[in-house]
Amino acid sequence: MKLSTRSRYGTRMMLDLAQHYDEGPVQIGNVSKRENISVKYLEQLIIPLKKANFIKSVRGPKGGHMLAKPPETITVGEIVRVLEGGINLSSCIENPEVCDRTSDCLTRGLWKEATKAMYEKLNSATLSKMINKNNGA
Amino acid sequence: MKLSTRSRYGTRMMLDLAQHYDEGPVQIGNVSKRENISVKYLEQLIIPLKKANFIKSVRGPKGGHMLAKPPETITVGEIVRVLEGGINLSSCIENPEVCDRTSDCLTRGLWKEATKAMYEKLNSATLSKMINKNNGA
DNA sequence: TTTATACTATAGTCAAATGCTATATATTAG
DNA sequence: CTAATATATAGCATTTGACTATAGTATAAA
Repeated sequence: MKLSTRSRYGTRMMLDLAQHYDEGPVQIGNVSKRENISVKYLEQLIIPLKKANFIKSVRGPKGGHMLAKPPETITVGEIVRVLEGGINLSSCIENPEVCDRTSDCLTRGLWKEATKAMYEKLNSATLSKMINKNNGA
Repeated sequence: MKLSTRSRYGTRMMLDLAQHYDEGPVQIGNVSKRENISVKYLEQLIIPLKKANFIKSVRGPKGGHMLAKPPETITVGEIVRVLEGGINLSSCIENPEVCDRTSDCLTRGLWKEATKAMYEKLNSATLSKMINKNNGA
């Protein structure tokens, strides 16, 4: 029921990158210092985020990472979906064959609805909204 | 992000008990057979559900378990909350002192909102609604 | 072309949580 | 009493999560 640290740290990194958008590549070491997350762990999170086209990287000296597209086009829901693996409260939703018996079907629809409600919230939060909300407060 | 089997099996047991409400104590062995969940595992789930006053038990021959109150007064949200331990997507919500750094606070509010959306769905589902939905379909 | 700086890939470790089982004890209808 | 049932405590095996280590490969400033 808890989000993994992957999702939470990954979201923090993406917000950090969003806050330095337009400043050119950001070194992973700087993100690490600011967010207090190990470099090696961040490196692992970057891989799937690059594959999903949320981050692009520049190699060599003065290289680093940056958002692959504007902060207002990336939602936390998307980030969590990438980093969390599955997105459902119960695996019987994606793989119906896991179900074995009677009252199982009584509950499946509800798990699905609850999952949806949660993701709608996360999908409505873009990186830029998240940052602005903080600035305003 | 996934619900534990505790929550899912526990909900199935509660639905099973709800379906046999008014029939007197139900033996755990019968629930086990119908739901295909081990007796020993069900016994573990019963303990917190009794403490939360959702189940009452009768010892001795002809003993068993039954809902402590009518199915329309028990929600799946309550069951999950009891069996899942915490109810939040991130532990920094219940224990703010876990937070260490800057952009953490950018995300906390969102985890809270998403948690709330999910639980509102689960809270709206009473055991009797769950059963009737199935009968109607 | 050297080499600092950065990214990439793979595997290993350690602890905690999960899911489940076993054994022994208490209660009570008949 | 005794057999059927619940309760309590303890244990274990596997998986998952959260990192960490090692050994690279690529780029580009100088």
